Amino acid sequence: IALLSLILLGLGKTFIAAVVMFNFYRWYPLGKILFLAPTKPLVHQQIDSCYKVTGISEEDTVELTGQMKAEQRDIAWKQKRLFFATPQVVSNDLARGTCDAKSVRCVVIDEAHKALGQQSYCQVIKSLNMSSSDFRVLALSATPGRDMAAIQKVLNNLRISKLELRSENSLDVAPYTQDRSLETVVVPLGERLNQIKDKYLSLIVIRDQFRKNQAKTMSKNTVNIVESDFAIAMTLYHALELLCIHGARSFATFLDEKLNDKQSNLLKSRLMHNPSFISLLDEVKQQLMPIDVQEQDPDISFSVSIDSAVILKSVHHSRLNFAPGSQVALNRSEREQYICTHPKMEKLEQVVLAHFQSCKNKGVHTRVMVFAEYRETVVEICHILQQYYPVVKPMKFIGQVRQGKGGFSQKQQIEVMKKFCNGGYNTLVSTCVGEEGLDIGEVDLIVCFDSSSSSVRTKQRIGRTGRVKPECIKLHMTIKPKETPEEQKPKTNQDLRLFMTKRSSGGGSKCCSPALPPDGSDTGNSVLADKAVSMVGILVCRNSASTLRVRLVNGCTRGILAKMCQHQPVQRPYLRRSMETSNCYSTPEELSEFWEGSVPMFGKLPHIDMFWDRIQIISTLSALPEIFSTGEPIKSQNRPSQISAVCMRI
DNA sequence: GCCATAAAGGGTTGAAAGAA
DNA sequence: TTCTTTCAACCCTTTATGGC
Repeated sequence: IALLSLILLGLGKTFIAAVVMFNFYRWYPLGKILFLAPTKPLVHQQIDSCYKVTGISEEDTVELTGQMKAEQRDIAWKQKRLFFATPQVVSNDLARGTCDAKSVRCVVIDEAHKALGQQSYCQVIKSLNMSSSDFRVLALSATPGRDMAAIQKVLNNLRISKLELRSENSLDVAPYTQDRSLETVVVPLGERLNQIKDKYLSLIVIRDQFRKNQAKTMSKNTVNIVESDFAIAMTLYHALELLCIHGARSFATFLDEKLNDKQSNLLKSRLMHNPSFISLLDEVKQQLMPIDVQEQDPDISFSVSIDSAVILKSVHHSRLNFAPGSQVALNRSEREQYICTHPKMEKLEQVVLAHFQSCKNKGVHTRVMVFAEYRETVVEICHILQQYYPVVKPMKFIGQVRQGKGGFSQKQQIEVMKKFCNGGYNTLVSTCVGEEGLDIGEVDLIVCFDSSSSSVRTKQRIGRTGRVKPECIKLHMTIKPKETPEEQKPKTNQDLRLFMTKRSSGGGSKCCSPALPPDGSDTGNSVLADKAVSMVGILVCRNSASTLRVRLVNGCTRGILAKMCQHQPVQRPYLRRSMETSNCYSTPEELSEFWEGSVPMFGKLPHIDMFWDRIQIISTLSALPEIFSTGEPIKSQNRPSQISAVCMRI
């Protein structure tokens, strides 16, 4: 019914999608084929690829995004056959009834790992399933999820029945992959940042000690004040992290914003009355070169001020003909104009310049991508690298508007991407917006300026290179040894690989989604029931969050069981939040049905014995795959957004 | 084109629940 | 009683849609 294809980045997901769509286009002359991608640039990109690969008539294809008016889309749904669209649009049009679900024969889903929660991908598949089962799904992703639970959710949401996995080690793929090397550069924090860090940390430590010694003797009012201090401490800790990982500029800007935030009155009043804090912040801010996040206009190759240009010019002369082995860092007076707020910046300069120098010596054209988490870091890196124009032609690549702060519209993003591909820029400095999907051509050096904690993000970043040329390099910059995601979570990665291999090795007979009936089963529950026999004893319980929970009887929740059997009223309601904001929670009607008409009072649990003979398992929907796929007890309580009560009779 | 809104992802913490 | 796990509330990022 549905296939999830997990393919190494750069191995031709686009090509596969185009060929599959072309086949369905030929096989079903009256059928409709959908290609869904999470962003408009990706949708646009796929159309171009499809034309190039298959030569499908442009008359039959259309690009559908929210930019096209609903009336125009209605006409397109009637006249066209191939639809390249964002999932939100398709979801909306299915709901409005203008998209005829029964005529859809194939749905190709790009970046399928996004099919989580209430995302539009899930809504589209759900809507199509309700109207018709006569369509096929091809889901494509190089990074299906951060862990097994996330992957399983994607499989469930897209109703995947078969999985194809190809990695760089797969026999049929290995001959066509390029060598990739990942190098980790460890950059110590440095004296200056360590000083700031130590001073700053001492403020938090002093506060902590104060609480520890005096909290027990405090009045209620005073305790409240202390509690709010904890909230402040969280903010302060976040700032500390910014200082260590992203540098002094992110640190200072974050705190500056907090101090000017109308909602952070408490924080403001506390910090503003702390002379040590104010003097430290002033000290840091004085050391920073003012940069304007808004200044760069993608329509202008380089919008540097005249003053800057003069400095740049002098720098260029010393840089343009640098000899092998020459010092690449700026001298002291030059650096004062471009003070680096983190030692990694200096290392970045060296790495990028050395790369361009090496390529210049070889006489080859090269391009570089630098990834950073925050926009400010991106802007700062651009400023640092702009000194070396035209050897380095940097451009920032960021997402759309944020509250009160400018960004690049998607039109501007496409513009920047084109210029990068055409050679207008040779270095792209990007936030996570540049991580997914976009075909940026040949890039020989990837620098991950900060350590992304998400393995999906890291893979996407690394996947931006090594598509065409061999011997490409990826650099992972970190302040601590062993901080690469590969080193951090080796077991997790192995588990994921095993999990996916198990799923894919079952061929077509293996049912990945529990929503689909297993082969040879009349009800779809028998296979699950076999496994469930050894698990009788699962019971419903609750915790502080007052949501339905599942636990094994053995070794846990004895107290809860005792309470339920004694009809003890439970202090908190089932549903923590009201229904108006989310459909993730069980509605009163669903609960009523769940308890077969015995409407549970808020604050009470029904007697478990009333149902024990009929109900063996009461689970959250997302927990079931974990039970039945691994046989392991449920390790964790599920998040409330995933709560969906399911009753299985066996 | 701008802005508000809602959705998704990632992370952290302390508090509270539960296990040992 | 102590330790571990989970969760709400914050932090941050991104996107698309729809109204003006």
